[in-house]
Amino acid sequence: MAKAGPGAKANAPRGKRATSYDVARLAAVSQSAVSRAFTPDAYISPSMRKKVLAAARQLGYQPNAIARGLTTSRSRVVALFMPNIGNPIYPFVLQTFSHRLRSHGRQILLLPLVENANEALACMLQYQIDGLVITAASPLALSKAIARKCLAAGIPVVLFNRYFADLKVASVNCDNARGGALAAEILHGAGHQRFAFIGGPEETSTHIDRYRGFADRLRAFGAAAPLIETGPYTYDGGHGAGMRLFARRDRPDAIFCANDVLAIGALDAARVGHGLQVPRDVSIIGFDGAPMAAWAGNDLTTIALRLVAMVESTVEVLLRAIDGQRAGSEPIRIPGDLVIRKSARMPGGSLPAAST
Amino acid sequence: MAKAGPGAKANAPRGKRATSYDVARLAAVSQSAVSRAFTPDAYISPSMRKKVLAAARQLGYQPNAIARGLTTSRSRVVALFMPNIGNPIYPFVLQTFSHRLRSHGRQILLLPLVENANEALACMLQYQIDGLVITAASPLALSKAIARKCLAAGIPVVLFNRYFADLKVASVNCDNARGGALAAEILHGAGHQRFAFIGGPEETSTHIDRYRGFADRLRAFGAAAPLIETGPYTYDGGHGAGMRLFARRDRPDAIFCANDVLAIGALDAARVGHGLQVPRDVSIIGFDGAPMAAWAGNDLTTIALRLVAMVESTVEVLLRAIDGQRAGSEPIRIPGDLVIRKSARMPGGSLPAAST
DNA sequence: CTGAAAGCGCTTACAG
DNA sequence: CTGAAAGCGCTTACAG
Repeated sequence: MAKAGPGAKANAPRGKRATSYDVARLAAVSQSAVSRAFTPDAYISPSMRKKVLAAARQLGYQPNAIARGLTTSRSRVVALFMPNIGNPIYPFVLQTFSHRLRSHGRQILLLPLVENANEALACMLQYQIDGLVITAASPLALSKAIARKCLAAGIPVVLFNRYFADLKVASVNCDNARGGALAAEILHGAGHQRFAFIGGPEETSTHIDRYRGFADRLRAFGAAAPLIETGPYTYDGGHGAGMRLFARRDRPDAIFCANDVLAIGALDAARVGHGLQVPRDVSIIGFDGAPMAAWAGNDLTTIALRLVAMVESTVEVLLRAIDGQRAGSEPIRIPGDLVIRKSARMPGGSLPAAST
Repeated sequence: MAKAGPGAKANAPRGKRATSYDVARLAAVSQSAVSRAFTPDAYISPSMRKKVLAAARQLGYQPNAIARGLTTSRSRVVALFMPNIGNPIYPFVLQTFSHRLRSHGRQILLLPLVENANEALACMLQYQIDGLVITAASPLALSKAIARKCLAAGIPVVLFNRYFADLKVASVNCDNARGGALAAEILHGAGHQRFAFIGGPEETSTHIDRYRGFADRLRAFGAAAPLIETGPYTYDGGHGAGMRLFARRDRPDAIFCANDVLAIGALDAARVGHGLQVPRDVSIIGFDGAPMAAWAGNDLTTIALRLVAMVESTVEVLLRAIDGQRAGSEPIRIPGDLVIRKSARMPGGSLPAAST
């Protein structure tokens, strides 16, 4: 098999691991007993279990999850489709998923950047994945196709901070519309007049809901409709949108951005690109609670996701679905938290200390 | 088994997947033939393979990787231990690993934040992991213990951008010492006098080599030894170190930072914390090539890792080891690339345009 | 509560 | 090149 070159050892020494039979022999019990000793809630006496575990420890025995998977047709592995890991909140999301799933005895298989849904499905089927978490809806068609195929194959799916308007899939979200409304309240309350929204890909639910919450609340205040610029959810997207907005004669004095990376791009477009002072000349509010929003050079007012709560809720919904309970497809919404920094004027408040 | 509440379906419908026997029956061939059709390099005629693949497509058959793993005792899964995903170059590293490994038919299992090496080993053994990539040496003792145990269990290990002085493990690194020397050449050549180094945890090989390259070259120039401040490899670490350095009477006018996040913290300590102009009052050079080094608000001169080349080399070394070839334990070194931006004066160059 | 036995879905010598 | 058969290391009814 291993077409190794000359001098190669045919197979690395893998030290012949102990099996349940080895443990059974040493403990002088049946192999079934060994299996039961490692199965929580199995019918086995405490003394038997103790004896088996002692022998297992002696041999360094670990049950083979592959063999178990073959008989149970459950791998105890959850797949994560996270092509948006470039958004700086996602490394933390990934870590948190990994940690929480582990505490439930689950491992994470990271789905690669597939070209089409069939590749993703093939991977999930081959490895008998128990469930899937999707954290990106972009490109929308791909994420949706993956979700659809998995569901059809009986693999539970939960969406993290996004949902599909026309496909019933369980999801856990930030209350994005509420966050957008909050941004409108602050910016309008601080006396701003010319509003703008910098968004991401227009078909994503985060873009839609954050915009809708913002625009609806502005309308309720009787304010003019916000200007809109969109781009990819990246620094360059925000920077480009900011440059275009600030070049206008009627340049906005208050910008709400669909996420923090966009907002930091817009901040730099204001300060570095156009020599504006923030928030004297323009207030900027982001969304997400990315680590760099807190950096002194940005000092970005933002609406932070409750990431830990969102991950925990996602894991809960997913594990319940894996256990066979139907998951509701109505999006679960968890509020976001306003984090006040120096990039936006606040209602009633004096202008915060300068922070060019 | 599934202790589901009332109303729960005992088991989600998983639609009874087709097996190799089903395909064999439909194609009117033996089950062995089906297996061979899905094995590259197997002894099988083209016509037979074609017949089998047609039947397989008709049934939506995918070979069950779990069952294959049981017979071959190879899972085709590689584990990644990446607790330093908070460093903003690692999301890209993770994506690149995922993509490259997939092109070799391998999947990634993400190792959770384990408490001790035994947990990590248990996970690797249970899932019959073929190999391990470690991207963090902090805490050093943990990474080293994990590597040692895996190697002892016959699981190949490759370190990404770090190595252990006292444990022979294959590794792929940036030429960190060379990068440090390059920073010294630039800062000294630009006419700076009072040098400082902001580092990470002192036992990490990146800290050591980057410092050593920097300090050795400065010494060769006859310059005074650099001040040193260290902290965790984070923005706050760099910011704190910068604040301390700039508060000194003999504050440095040239700082080399062991990575970009540290450098951005130092930049903000200079500009926001101490009202200094960069690079008029102080030049700052980072290391890594993190995305935010390119942001207009930072505009950080840095030494960028060739991440794609490093990942490819790591994958190559690992797969070779999995195939049974002994991997050399001498660190492989790949050069870094100087990326000139505006945070440091350049030798002979005029002072770049202001960029407060 | 325990053990003997079947079976999960593959791969791989072994014959032909 | 192809097929029959053993075996990978478990779990889980089925008897006792």
